[in-house]
Amino acid sequence: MTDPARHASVGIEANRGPSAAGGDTGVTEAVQKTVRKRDSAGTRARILNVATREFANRGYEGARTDDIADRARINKRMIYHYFSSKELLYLAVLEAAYERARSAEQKLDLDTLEPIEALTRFTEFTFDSFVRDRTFINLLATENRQRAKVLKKSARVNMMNSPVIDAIARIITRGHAEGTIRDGLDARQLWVTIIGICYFFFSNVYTLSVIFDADMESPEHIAERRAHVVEFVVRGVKA
Amino acid sequence: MTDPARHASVGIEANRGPSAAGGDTGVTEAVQKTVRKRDSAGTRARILNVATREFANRGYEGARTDDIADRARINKRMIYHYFSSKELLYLAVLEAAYERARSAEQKLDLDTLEPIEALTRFTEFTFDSFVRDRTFINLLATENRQRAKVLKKSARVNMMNSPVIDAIARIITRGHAEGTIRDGLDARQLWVTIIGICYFFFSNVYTLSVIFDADMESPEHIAERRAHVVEFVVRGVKA
Amino acid sequence: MTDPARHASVGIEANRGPSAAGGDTGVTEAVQKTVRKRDSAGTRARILNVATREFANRGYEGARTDDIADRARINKRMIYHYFSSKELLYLAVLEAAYERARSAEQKLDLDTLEPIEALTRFTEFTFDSFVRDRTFINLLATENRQRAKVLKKSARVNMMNSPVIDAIARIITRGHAEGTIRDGLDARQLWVTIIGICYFFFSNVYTLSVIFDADMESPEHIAERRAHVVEFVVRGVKA
Amino acid sequence: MTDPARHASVGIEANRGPSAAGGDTGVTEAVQKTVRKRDSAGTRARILNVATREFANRGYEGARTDDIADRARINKRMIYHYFSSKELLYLAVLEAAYERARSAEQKLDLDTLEPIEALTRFTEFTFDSFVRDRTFINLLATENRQRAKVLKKSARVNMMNSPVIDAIARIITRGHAEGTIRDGLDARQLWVTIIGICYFFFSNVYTLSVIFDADMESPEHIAERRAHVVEFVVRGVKA
DNA sequence: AATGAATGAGTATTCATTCAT
DNA sequence: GATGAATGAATACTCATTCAT
Repeated sequence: MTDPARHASVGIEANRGPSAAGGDTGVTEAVQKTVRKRDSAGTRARILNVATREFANRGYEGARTDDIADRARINKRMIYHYFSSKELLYLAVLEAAYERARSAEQKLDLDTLEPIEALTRFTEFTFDSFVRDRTFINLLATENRQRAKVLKKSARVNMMNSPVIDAIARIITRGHAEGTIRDGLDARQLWVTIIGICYFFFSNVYTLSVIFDADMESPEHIAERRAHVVEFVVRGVKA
Repeated sequence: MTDPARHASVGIEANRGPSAAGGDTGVTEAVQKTVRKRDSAGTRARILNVATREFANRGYEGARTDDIADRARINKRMIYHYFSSKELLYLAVLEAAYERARSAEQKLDLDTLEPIEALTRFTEFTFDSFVRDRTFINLLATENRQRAKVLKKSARVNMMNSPVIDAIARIITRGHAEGTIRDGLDARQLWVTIIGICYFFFSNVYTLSVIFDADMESPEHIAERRAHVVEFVVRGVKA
Repeated sequence: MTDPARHASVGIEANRGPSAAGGDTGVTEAVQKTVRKRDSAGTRARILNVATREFANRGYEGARTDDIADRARINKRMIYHYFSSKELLYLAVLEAAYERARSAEQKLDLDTLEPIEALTRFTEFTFDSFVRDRTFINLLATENRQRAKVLKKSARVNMMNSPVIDAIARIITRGHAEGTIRDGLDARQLWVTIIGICYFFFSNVYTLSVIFDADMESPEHIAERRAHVVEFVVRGVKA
Repeated sequence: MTDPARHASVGIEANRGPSAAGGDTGVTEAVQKTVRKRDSAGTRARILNVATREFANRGYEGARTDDIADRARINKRMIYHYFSSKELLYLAVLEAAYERARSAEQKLDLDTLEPIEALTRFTEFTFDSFVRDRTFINLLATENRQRAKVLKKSARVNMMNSPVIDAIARIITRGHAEGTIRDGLDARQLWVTIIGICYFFFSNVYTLSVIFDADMESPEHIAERRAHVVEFVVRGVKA
């Protein structure tokens, strides 16, 4: 609560969040080592980062509060101090993940692009975001398994996704006006479709690798998939 | 081991497997009540049915062997008698699910339809199968969370999906020859795309319901989604 | 109950009992394979052989009735048919082991040897019997851990050891008469001492190997130990 | 972690360890009652004491973690908190037992006695230590039944026994020089022999009692045995 | 703010034994 | 005589959470 420089770094850390498919999030935990003791925001952020990784990799039930405490190098009691319970920690993780996804989407600036190009860009962006980091996919898989039991309790996530859907709606309207985008397209449906085409390959990459007896995570398979997806979406929306 | 009538009923039960999105499978457990005692195949099938439901609804870690035993109305020890361990029981469940999916696909008779019609039919079939039963989706979510750790051990699942992919390849060839299907389509990619477009909506129906603040499982939403998906796929493949 | 040839082989099998320090007893189980079915004595003997091995290698608590049944290639129910319970099976194993030990000792013919030579012979015999087979040592370790709870119930083992002690008493008397054996030796004490000097090395060969960081079961270590033991006993009894 | 008085008492408790042949160790568990709660070293020591008793009396497989927890009046979870697993707890018990045995031997001061007297003293000490407490014998029996599987993992026990063997070596040298001890004695062999002569009577006291139909633990039998053993060892080593 | 000891309900798995054929 | 299915009590170990400092 005293050193502003430290606060700054914490802020960045909190923003970045976990990345990398399933490995280490590469977050700045180690950097904190020297300072510590009575670093409220830092401790909270460190817990949240580690918890994100653990919940994503092991699911809600599989994640262990003990492990989270150990890996965040904090006392287990602190989890309860900052988040009250495992479930509320998990909810904070979910909300942060949605928040990260939304803020990333908003940097896309789709309105400045031609309609087809804008949708291409959005598709590629979605696909590439899953290449970089499957944390969000994993969290959603866990949350849907428990029928959004926890997410339902969130007051913050509701409607968070609308900005990008609004953007897609504007693209459709523009494209329709200029005759490049076909009739009968609903923004929400299109959003679900684009996300879904990208999503399934990554959410199921391990079982697909088994049934196709190949490493679907290899750069070649990913590149092939990416090209197919983009082409398919463009065909699907063209007038 | 002597009464063929009993065997027949068991066979049917074993074939049917669990259905219904997330609730009770309504399988013939109750019917067995009268027979029971020393009904080896029946006991095994009952365990497998209940286990399918439990693993699908609660995930691998969340499923309890105690609950499975109770709900199958067998002694817990029997699980180990027939399946050796929770993991091998789960593997048996996975294999049976793949087997059911494959044998359902094979009844489609896609080769007798016009190419576009055949792909429409396959898309509708895939979509509708998820409407009826999300067991398989849930099992796949669980299995991908653990990086197909268990499925990898299966000697049976490998390449099980090829028949339908071969059928899609034949459709593409036919459509290409007659000029109704576009160039550059790979059967496997198309299979992943069609499954994926259908899949995502159902695998994430609970979180989508929260963020859209609507019951996406309602008949209206499902019908709307179905129409969009079919139209999108047709557009995506047309010449 | 019909083929006398088969019976003969069974008798031999029952006599031989298990051998080899900790490995397979090398008994004739495989030979039985062809005949079988309704071979009462053979089944009983096979159970007893396998049980001896299992109890010796794993202790009373560690031995599994399932394993015994599997390895004897009989139905588990047969154990109860022939022996009533795990405990009574174990008692039968113990009694058979004592019986084997006793009948082996009786072949020594110590009365025909010079006193010192006779005790040397008995010491070597005892030592060598442990080299060949530690089954008896292991059974005794298990039984003493449970304070002879089971052996106490035996009506047969009581005083079984006296023949050899009588023999030792006669040796002492003879040696005393001719002046080769010292005064003050009690046959029973001497018996315990000779057995004990041989026994400890073998009963504790694994922990001794750890604390001496050497394989005490190697031929060299055994030979060195044997020489020391024999020399020590001779010195200990000489006039 | 602040009160040195508590620490001191814990230290003493940890030193004493369990005693008494097979009954209760009578350790200071009751004394702790008043202090308790958040007494880390005390809890650990109490677990170790009770575990020593249980493993000695029931063997590794026979000992129950539940019982150990109950009798140490701690929560079962604490066993895992302090020792990680039943096996590592058992290893800690073994190491502590070896440590106690070694430190007891070192108080013998054999170098100040005449050679024969020193060996007499060592023999009596060994014999008497078994009269007082058969814990170590029981632990060794258990550990040898599992072929020192656990002890092998110890980094501490290796060569722990050398001090006393060195002392015996010095005795032999001295006795040889002054002509009281015979030729050809190896210190390690002699150590095994002396321990062994004492050990067998106690390790097998229950089965010996059955076959001799007498209570070999009675003072008379023990005294008779002690005299025989000492005499035998002296005869065995004399020049 | 931070720590580490302590807890009770639970979790997969095992085991000797009995039942029905 | 022989079989394999079925059982209930238990066994080592785990987990989210709270207490005392």
